[in-house]
Amino acid sequence: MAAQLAEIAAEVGVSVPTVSKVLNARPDVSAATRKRVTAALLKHGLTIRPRARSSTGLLDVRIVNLDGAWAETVVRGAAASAQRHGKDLVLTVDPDPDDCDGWARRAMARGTDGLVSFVAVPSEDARNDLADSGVPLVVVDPLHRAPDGTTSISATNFQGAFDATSHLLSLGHRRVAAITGPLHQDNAIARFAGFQAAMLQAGQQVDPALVDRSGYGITNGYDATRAMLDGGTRPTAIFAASDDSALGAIRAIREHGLHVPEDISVIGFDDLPHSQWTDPPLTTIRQPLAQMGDVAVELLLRLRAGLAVAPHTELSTSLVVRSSTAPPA
Amino acid sequence: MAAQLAEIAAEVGVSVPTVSKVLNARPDVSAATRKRVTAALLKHGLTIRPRARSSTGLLDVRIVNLDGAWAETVVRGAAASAQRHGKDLVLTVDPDPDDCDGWARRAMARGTDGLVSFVAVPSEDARNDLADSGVPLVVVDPLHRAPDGTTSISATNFQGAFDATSHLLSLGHRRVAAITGPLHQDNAIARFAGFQAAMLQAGQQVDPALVDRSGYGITNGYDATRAMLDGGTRPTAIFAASDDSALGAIRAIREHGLHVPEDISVIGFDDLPHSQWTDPPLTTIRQPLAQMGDVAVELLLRLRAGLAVAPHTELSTSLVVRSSTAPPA
DNA sequence: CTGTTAGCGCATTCAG
DNA sequence: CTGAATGCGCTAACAG
Repeated sequence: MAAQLAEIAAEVGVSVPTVSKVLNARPDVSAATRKRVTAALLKHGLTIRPRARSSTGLLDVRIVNLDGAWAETVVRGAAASAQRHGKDLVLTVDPDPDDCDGWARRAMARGTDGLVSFVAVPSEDARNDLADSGVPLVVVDPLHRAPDGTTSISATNFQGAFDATSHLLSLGHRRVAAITGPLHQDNAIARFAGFQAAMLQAGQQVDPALVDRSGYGITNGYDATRAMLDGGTRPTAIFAASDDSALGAIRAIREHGLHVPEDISVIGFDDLPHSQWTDPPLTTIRQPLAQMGDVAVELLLRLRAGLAVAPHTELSTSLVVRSSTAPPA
Repeated sequence: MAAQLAEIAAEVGVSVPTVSKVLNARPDVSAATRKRVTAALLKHGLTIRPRARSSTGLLDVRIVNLDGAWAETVVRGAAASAQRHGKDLVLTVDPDPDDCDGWARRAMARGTDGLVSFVAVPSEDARNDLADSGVPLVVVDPLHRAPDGTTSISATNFQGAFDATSHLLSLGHRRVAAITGPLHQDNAIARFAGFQAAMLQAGQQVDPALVDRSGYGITNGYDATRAMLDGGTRPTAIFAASDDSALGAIRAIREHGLHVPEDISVIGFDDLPHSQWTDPPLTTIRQPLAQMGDVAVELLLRLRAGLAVAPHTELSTSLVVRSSTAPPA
């Protein structure tokens, strides 16, 4: 298998030094040429060597504008982990949700040691460029199932939602509403599926009038709950797929002259830092947010070191019972 | 004098791009060639341009572990501003509150374009090193009055606290408690001074039993308020120097069987994103947090460009009246 | 003699 | 359309 660089060079139609550059992941090779040479190298059983020398000590993290305390907490965990490993985090709060590729390319050009992308998954072209350059990538809570060859991490969204719903059902609730997240995202889909599975298993119907699919925001929860209360079919409990939407739901219930949890129970999802201080303290599903950031960085460094990692990691959620849930009246 | 690069290139016997590279101090020219080209350039009255590209495009930001939503919101503003200017933010969440100097040195070694330090002020030695290297520094909400030659930014803490207290007084409150921040910090001192000034101006005594100096945290507000309610002297209103401590105060009041604002009014300070969603919605003093981050970056870039900037910038706070304050019973 | 690194010029892009 | 700036692949010199 000890193929000569000259052989490959001739095959692809470039010079020997160019093949050497690609083999060592040096920057001054165009994406097109790199691609062709990489293919030939692989065919001959040679693999791209990770950049031994120039480590900039920089890890790039991208979040999109819209996120709230969720992203901040994960970043905090990632920052602590990076600190431990002597790395610094370059944080990009991207105003353009669709410019994940541009971000990746800029970071690559600067010589980043690795990329952590929140939710967004770079395009196949961009991922290939990253792989060719030996720059590792980890996606946190991917919008869509991460494609083969991508490393990703999330919480057990299905199980968490299942546990939340089971908690309500075990208290005796039967008319349970759901305020899902945006159902074009995998995590929201998984939570909704968990809700439905628990209801099904308990032999309960899901009333379409008691399902809102708008989003994770406070106002989503508020508006959804108002609509349900104004409609004829009042639920005795609400599964909100985020702490924020739970907060909005509680507000709407109060404004309607009802009490939580006496009239309606509410359970959230996330366990944000402030959620134990809401009124009433929120029963919710805890995601290990800081740990997700921490592990994302660990995975990145393992990838960079050429170690094997699982393609997808799921961290366990847990039920945190506080005072916003109770048996129905 | 308008000598063409082509002319010089021919004279020295190199290509036009090579002359261009020397003129712009690019690295990929040999010492020998550079010398000959430089001589020819000077003969034609052209001078080597200073490395405009000695910029890494990186701005370093340091926050300490302890901060909550406050720091996150300021960082968000800074990130947006950096984005607009094509810079990236290197975020360091430092577990060691006293290692500001070490952070500054590491960032300098990496070739940062500028430093934004939250609260902490680097030592005089470190500041001199920065000045010598031409690396600008902006301190956000300095712990102590920033020394000469340092650029800093904060909100109008005194005026904000004065306004908050005046609001309570104008509602008719006389027994007003204060939960100050940690009084070793300038911002907490200024807020406490604003409180005292407003009380003095209204001819009101400040009861030492109604002043707590523990800190800005939720539990600080909670513990302080419990102590006051358990003591003999119940206030009719509380000025909390942060939204978090206000939140803790409200919780303590509720647990004591009293109501906000019917029995006791509470006003906060910050206007964090969640404060409009507390129960009741919190009356507070808004700090333009995102704008502080934004302006910090603007100042940094102006300093870097050699433009004059004010040594200290104060951004205006404003009173936001919601539902946690009302006239006394 | 194989693989790596430096540095130059071609071709292309960019600015006026 | 012209002069300048840059990306990138080559040759050449070098190292093991």
